[in-house]
Amino acid sequence: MRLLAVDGNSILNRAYYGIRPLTTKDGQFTHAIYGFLTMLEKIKADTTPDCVAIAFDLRAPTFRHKAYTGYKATRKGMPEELASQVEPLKELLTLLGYKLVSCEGYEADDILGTFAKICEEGGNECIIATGDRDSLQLVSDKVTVRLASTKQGSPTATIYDADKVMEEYGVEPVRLIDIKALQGDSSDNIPGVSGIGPKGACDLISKFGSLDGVYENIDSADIRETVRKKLLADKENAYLSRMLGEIYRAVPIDTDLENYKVVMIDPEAAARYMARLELFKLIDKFGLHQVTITAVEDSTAAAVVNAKIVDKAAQLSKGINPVADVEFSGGEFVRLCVYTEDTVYVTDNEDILCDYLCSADKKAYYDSKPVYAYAEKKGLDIQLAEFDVCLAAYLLNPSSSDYSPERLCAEYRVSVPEVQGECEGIDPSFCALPELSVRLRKEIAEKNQKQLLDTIELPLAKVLARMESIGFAVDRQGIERYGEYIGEQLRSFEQEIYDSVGYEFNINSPKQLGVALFEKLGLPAKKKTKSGYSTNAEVLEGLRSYHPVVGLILEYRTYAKLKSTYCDGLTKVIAEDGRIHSSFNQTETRTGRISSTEPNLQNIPVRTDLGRELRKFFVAREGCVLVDADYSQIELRVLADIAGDDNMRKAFLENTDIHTVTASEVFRMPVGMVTPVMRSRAKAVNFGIVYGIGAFSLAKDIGVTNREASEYIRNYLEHYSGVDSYMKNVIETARITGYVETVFGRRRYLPELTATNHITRSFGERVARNMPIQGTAADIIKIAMVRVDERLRAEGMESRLILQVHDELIVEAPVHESMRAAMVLQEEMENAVKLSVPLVAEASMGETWYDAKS
DNA sequence: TATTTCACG
DNA sequence: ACGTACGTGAAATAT
Repeated sequence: MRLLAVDGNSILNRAYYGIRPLTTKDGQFTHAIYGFLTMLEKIKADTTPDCVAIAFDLRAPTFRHKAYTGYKATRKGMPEELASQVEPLKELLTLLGYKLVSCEGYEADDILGTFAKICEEGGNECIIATGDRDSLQLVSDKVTVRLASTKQGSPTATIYDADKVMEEYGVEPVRLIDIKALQGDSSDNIPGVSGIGPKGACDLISKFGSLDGVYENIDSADIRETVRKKLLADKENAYLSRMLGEIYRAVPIDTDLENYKVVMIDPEAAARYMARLELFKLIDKFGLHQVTITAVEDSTAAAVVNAKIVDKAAQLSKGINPVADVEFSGGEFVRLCVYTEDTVYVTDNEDILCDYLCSADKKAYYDSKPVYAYAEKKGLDIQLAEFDVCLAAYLLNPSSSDYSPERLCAEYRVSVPEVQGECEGIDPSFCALPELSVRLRKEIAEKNQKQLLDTIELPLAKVLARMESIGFAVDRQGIERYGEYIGEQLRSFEQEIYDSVGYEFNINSPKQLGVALFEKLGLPAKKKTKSGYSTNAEVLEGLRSYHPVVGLILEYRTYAKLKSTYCDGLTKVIAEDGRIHSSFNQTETRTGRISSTEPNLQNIPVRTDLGRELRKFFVAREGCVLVDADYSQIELRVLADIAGDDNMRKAFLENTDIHTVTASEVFRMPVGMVTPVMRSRAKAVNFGIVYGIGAFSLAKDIGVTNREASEYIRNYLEHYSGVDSYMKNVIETARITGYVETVFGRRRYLPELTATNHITRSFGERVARNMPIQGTAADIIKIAMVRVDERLRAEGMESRLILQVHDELIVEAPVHESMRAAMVLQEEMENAVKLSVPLVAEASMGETWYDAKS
């Protein structure tokens, strides 16, 4: 038999500190649980044990050797975020069929020692999994220790058998206790012999065999006089330490290994518990995803749903709380399912679908955007959805990355019914949609997000679908020619770099580049990443003067990016119609912005001349122009409004240049004396404030000392005192309520604010400062988009919205309508909402995106 | 799959 | 003493 004995506390600690924090949506930290189980599975896979025992200290925190005084000062209790994960972890381990072992008055260590002894006596093999080197003393011919450690950021494990211990320490495993007796261990408050460290202790014990051996030969010529003095002075401590350091091996525990076999009795309960902890990845990892997770709370929905194939659209409009899901594959219609409380009505008939979509009844969809896109393609003008499960779920928690019905059921404690009937391939979790929609509507109402959903998100979905379906015309040949030119330059840079470094290597590989720069050429490595040297633009910029190749590499990077991401990337996604149809995702960002994928049209280069050239290939179709309008300083205007800062409001009301005004305050001088450098620094401060600023980062950004940066910020907050109090206030409020919100009630939950880890907490605080600003700006442009789309149609125009880039809207307009389109854009953007400061949008137009941007 | 880098607001 | 600005997505290499 092979027993795996796990030091639960030690592994839990490694898991907690080793992986980034993770919480459920109501703020329960779960990453240590997740990490523990991941590590445990890995260990099991590596060691294939017959049985597993997981030892835990009984109290957390526990203190080693209470008899020895002075422990309090050095052993701190575990942080609350870890402590709160201990009980759930134990519960989950038990549900998974593991046997947990604890014993009053003994530590996990002692329990492991006892298992080691049991195995030795019974002729069984014992593998100890821990992160604590103390356990190495237990190694024998029957016992190995699998020591977990972190090497360069990635977890590794070293297997220690007797030979390995001998090799590393030069003594037999049991003698490690003697070494520790001499060297001591401050973290465990083992005093040892003062003045003797690991090296000295190791030498002495390997020479004399044991602690007794050392003192028996205390007069030996092999011991230097200074060492002898130390040894004699602390002899008592040495023996006390030996006693303290020896792992106790006779803890009263169940010694029958048969009782440690892992048997999961109730997989459903385990899966349910994981779902409650929102650890959905674990459900997959343990192969529990097929396990039906039944209700945790009682629900009114039927436990059985009948699947019915229909032959008339009229039949689809029956039942209680219907939610429709239209399935597509590659844009082609596959199947329509209308889920109701007791029946799901199914059809794969496209005519029935169209009849249904065009009928006048109010409809709730699981995901409405693809339905609008389909309708757009078919030339149908369908009415707005009355409800959308994905959008509602997103508003309730924008931090989630998965809005599948399966996951929503777990999150909102809705039971998944059973499916029966004539139709195959119905996902049971979708049958919970009617009940889910009821829950979500209720929560939306309770959180006062109904208006946000109804007037912004639901209509926006339709606008986005249209934007996707219209697309952005591009000049394919233009991009290709540009790509060829970039490619030529790239090859020439490549050659120059090889010549300069002296050998060929992959310049795209940060690893190989690091070797070339910092080892071959011997440039000073400044920053390091987890896996090696950092070679990002900022580092390289600082190395420019050391070697001409650095500049070449920066150029190479610029060109390589343009070629691969933009030239090659964009040509790949040009559709048959010569246009690029990006996808706009409405449930992706945590702040309420939309995102753009396949391709991302929200990051087309503009900041450099060379990159900006690309925008010349984004064109208006024949007979049209592009009308482009962007908000001026929308985030700062939003800040001025929500912070209620009179000075900042005044600056905007008087339509002054905000960065110049800020500069005059930050640098304490009249507006007329502000230089361009000062203005640009003030601009950085303005940005920094919106991002939740720290002096360090500001200093780095604008290249001034920390001290100067602090002073800028101090002056800033002194003048904009409303901003100062808002920033303090928003964090305080968020700590109490657990979330921040925009002017329109869009929320983001911030469990990070309760963290004791200051890095995590600081992050939460910056987000608390930033999200209401970025989010409100996102709300505003969304409102503008809905209104622009509405008005263009209401006025019978052919102009169409084709792109949004956070504070910028682009309309493709027939030339004869272009002036009107520009007016519509500007008006709707500026009047989207009424704030206590004016919103300003500037429109301009041109044949290409390059020309249309003012 | 994770990491690094870099494009945008 | 920590480690350093908010929000995204894509491509390449490394694991």
